[in-house]
Amino acid sequence: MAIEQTLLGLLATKPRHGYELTKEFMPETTLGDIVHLESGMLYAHLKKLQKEGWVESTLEPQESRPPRRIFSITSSGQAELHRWLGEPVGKTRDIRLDFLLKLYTARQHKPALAEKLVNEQRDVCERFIVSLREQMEEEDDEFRRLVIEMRLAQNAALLSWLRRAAGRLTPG
Amino acid sequence: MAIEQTLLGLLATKPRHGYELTKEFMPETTLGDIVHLESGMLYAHLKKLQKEGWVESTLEPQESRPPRRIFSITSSGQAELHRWLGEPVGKTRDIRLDFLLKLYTARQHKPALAEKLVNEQRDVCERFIVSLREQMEEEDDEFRRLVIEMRLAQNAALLSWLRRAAGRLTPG
DNA sequence: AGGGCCATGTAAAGTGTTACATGATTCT
DNA sequence: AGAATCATGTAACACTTTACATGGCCCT
Repeated sequence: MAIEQTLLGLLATKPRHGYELTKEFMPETTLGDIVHLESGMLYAHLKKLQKEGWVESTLEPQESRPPRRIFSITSSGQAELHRWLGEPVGKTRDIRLDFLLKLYTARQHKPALAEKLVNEQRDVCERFIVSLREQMEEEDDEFRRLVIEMRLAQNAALLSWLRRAAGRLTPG
Repeated sequence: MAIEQTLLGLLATKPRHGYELTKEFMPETTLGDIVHLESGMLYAHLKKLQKEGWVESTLEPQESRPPRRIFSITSSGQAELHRWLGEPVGKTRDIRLDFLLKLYTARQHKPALAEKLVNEQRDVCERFIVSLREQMEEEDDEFRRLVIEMRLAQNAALLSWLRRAAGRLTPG
């Protein structure tokens, strides 16, 4: 699940508690406009990250407030984060969520990684277009041609977007 | 779930048993290339359709074969099918699966309905593009502009596909 | 004898969605 | 006084995916 690696990416910058992380996913924020995340689910994800050994947590007591549970990334979590950031997504439908989350995370962390990611995704997209064109040549049925045409149209649009995006990934 | 209405659409032509329906979703078939459906899930869907009152079933004994359970659509199932076929999908990401299944089903049943569906989906798409352009004008952040540009690119591609598809929906 | 077809399902595990539960504090 | 913020979670339900379970027939 891409949301979990995105959380790892946020924790890689500095340790935080759950409530602080919910703010990154509120409406009108960059992440919040890409993916909707209820606070209940956030805590569930953090629990799972801990179970995987990718984060660890300590309780921080406060005066006149409930204690905070501060999460920090482990070295195994760092490894997982870099594995995730290093590979493009396989399926076109994952571009909308997974790829954008990868790109956001990579860009915050290391813009060069974001650019590498865009280039690799562009290669995946190009290869898929080639295979769609081959399918198209062998296809006679009109409805099946329409389906392939739709995929071609979507992937061509994504490809030209990826090309335009490549040079525009240096944060603020 | 769109698969269930697609099953209703198949049963609207004539009653069938589960195993017969699995063949419609095998690899290399039109439906099978749009959505992957394990036979286990198919039986689960049929059970759910019956629970909803959209289909009913009778057992048909056979000599030297396990009995077949024949499913047929009810009038309430017909109503549900037409409701589903009558409305375009709301979200762009649902075009790949839900909309294609609607289109396939509508086209088998009544090509004029398929054409109406394409036209309504085109309107939805056009309105969404207008709203994306408005968002784009108010946006300064470079990454958020990239996200909006991606959505614009995808929806523009879909729109032109929908326009091309409109006249090509009469089955073989 | 072995593989594939006919024909039905269940079971387990994971994922996601929605809503609720708690309770003090600070702002208007 | 009431609303929003701080801060944590649980519980119930729905849905998906994957694998397994059963067992005879037909063809080579």
